[in-house]
Amino acid sequence: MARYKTLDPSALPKHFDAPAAELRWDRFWDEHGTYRWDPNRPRAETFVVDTPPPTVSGALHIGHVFSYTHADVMVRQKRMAGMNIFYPIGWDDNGLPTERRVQNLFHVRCDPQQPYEQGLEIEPASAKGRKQPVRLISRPNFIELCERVTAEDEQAFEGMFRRVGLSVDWTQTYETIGKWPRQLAQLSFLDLAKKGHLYNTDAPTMWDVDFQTAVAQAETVDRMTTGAFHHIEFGVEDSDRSFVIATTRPELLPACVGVTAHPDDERYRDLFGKNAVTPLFRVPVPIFPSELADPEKGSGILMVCTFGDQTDLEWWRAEGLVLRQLIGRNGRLAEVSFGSEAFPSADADAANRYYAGLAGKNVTQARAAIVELLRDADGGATGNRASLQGEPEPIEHSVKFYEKGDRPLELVPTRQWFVRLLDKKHALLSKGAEVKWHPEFMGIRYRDWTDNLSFDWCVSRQRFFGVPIPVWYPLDANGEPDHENPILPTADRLPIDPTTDVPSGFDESQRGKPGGFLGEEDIFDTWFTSSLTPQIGSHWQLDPQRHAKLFPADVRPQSHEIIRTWAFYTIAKAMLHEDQIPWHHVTISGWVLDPERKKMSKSLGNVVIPTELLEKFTADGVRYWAASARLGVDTAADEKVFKIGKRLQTKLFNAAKFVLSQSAEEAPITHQLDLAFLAGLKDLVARATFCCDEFNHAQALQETESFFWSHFTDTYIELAKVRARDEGDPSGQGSAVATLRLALNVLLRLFAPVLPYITEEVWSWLFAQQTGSASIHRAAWPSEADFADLPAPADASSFAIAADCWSAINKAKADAEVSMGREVESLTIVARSSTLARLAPGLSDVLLAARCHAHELAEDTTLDDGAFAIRDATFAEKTAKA
RNA sequence: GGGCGCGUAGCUCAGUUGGCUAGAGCACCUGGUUUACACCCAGGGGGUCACAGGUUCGAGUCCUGUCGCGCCCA
Repeated sequence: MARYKTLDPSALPKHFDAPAAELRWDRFWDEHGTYRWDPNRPRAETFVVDTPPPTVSGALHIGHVFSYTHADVMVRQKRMAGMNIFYPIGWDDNGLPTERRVQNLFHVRCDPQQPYEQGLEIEPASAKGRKQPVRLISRPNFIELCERVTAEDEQAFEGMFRRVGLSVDWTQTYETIGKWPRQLAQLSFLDLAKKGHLYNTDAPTMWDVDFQTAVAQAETVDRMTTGAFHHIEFGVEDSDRSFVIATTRPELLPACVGVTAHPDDERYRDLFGKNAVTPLFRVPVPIFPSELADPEKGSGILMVCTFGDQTDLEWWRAEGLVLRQLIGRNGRLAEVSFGSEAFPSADADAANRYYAGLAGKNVTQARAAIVELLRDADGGATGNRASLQGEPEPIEHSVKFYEKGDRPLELVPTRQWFVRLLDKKHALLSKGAEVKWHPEFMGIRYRDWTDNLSFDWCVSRQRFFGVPIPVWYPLDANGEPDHENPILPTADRLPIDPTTDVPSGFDESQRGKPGGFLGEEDIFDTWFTSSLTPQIGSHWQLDPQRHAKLFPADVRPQSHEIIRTWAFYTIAKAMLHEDQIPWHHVTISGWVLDPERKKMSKSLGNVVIPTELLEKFTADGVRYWAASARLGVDTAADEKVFKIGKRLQTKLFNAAKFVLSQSAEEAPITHQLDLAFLAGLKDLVARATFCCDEFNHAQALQETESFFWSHFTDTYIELAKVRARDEGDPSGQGSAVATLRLALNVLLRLFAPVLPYITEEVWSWLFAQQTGSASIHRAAWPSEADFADLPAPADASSFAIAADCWSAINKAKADAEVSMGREVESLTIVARSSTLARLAPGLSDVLLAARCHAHELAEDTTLDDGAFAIRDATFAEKTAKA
């Protein structure tokens, strides 16, 4: 029999140096390809993760650490369970956040009219520089700056993710603006076009006047906003009658195209079918009934404009009203001429005079100006009376904004590309139901969103840093583009940029010329590319074999605020392209709240910076916090929890040092206390594995932690400690040391997904060599196999009984206010005889742990089964310590 | 207005399909340096499980209603 190889504890540092270990192991994992995907193993052994590509221009946020750690814990467990992990990561760099950052950082704006300046170097603007007028630069120069900024931002993100210990395969990274994702996005466009899911049309679209781009329904938010009801008197054509409408948007009065009230509203019934006359501009507009008009709201009668809100759009469509577009793309009131066909007026001169003061103003300015005009008695709709009735009445109402925008969205008719989705709600719902959502109720969010979808997906954006929409339009003899017959590139040419590339059959000289072509200038909605992350990973259309191995993915981890965007669009794309679901499972992480349980936001100034936490509590400590939160549950970034993680790391370090420094002749595990303890550990393994299979990693952690602390370190180690050092009892000693090692080995592996650093560190001391598995993260997840050679204990409860008995002695010591280490001269252990019988296998260890020299056993049938009492304890004098 | 989630110890949270006296950590109190660990150990106090009904032999758990908080969508 050989002796166990042991560790010299004095060779180890007193404390675990986490920062050094983090650097060391990161390098080790990188060099050893520990997290590399093996393309040669079959699909059945592969576990594919579709990770969120974070917006790199955003700030590093504790929310990233939180949800990415959830994913990583899951992945690490699956890897240990034998799966070949495909775990890529991407950076979402295109889109508005980057553009905005570049604009602010360099104090520039993109102006496509500007010529490209070769080798243009721009430094970040100083405070002084910011006071200068903004510098206009060409589109290619602007994009160069975007690329420069994102390259830096990606470094920061990668650094943080590595620091957190994500077991990402860093050879499988991509950028959503990179060549092959760009190629895939354009391939996606061609495929959708071929299948008839795309169209472009000139129609009222939600428009952000600051960013000057169209936005999709999914990117809008309702914000409670202070407004005011303005009561404005309208006249009725060929009549003395008048009525008062209430509106929050008086500046749109010149764009009024109709008036409506509820069909049952007695007050206005007689007006239906007649024309109203607007004040100031004297425009005749039809009065029609509509169920959508709320008699309770305002005066019950209201004006319909081009376009005040979504309902105006509905009325415009349903009633076939005329279009009087006033708000331009820049958010200012356009020049219009009353008395023209589009803007008729009973008094065009007066109308134009009034409007002259409004043209060119933005919405806020125009509103103030028109309120003043409405106070003018001359402009009144009826006789000599100001049409504004009373003062505007302040109200709070919800207004649609672009989620990143500062001013309300306007509905502006523009030509946009759409993906047809409204006709596919049913199919989208059934695809969503095929996916398993964790927690389950998050699937309801998807269902509700899909149910309530009211626009097709607008995928074109009038921006610069993004994937170009790969189309050209033929120009007719007059140089007018034919939008109905766009020219598409062939797939083999992708990726292309239609503003610089030329459609086949044309040459560059024909760009913009009659009979020539025009390149589309718009780019895609970022989600158009991001919705392809499973296909980006699998190289859809580029590598069919790889695609077959990696698509659909197994799991999509994400947070719940992007169910309606990322999850929804990804499901839509997988369905439209291949009639598939993109992944089998979705796991949804909750919000990270501040320590006061408030939502974090920049404006509240309560954002927690992850790097500081990583410094303070180590990666394992931060991961512990994230991993202890169940999926879907909003979780406070509470220092108390980070501390527990750090403490657990320290405890593991110390316990491992002790266990691995115990020496003995190798021997089988035969002692009943050891077998009974290990039976409990075997149970734990089964429960933890079950939890992981159910995506409940938080519970697996909790059970493991609780077992580790209370059963292993506080109890088993203490009970077995003396025997483990008893050279006079080789089989008992060997059994104890073997048990300590087996338990540590198993517990380390159970903790490894959550605490990758400390477990790897400890593993490297002896187990790596002993097992032949260089990294714990490539070692097998614990299972029954770890206990296969062990006989069953005669009584599995004997460990708990021994622990209870020891506890009773400890209580006697605590009551006597002596230390736990105090020697006991003698005591009497009292219990039922059946309890005493069950104590027998562990009694000697209990007495040794309690430092008890002499004892008696006594029966007491009044005690409960399993209960102990300690009587007649006499303690030795406190020995002076040398 | 509709949907979803939550409400358990001072704080942060567990609590499977209903089943012993409702748990953990932190905080608090008492005691203890014991050659793995004071980032530790032992012991202790602390709960009308939001409220009101109901089903059941039995409800923190299931049903109905009410109140409060949060989120999503109108």
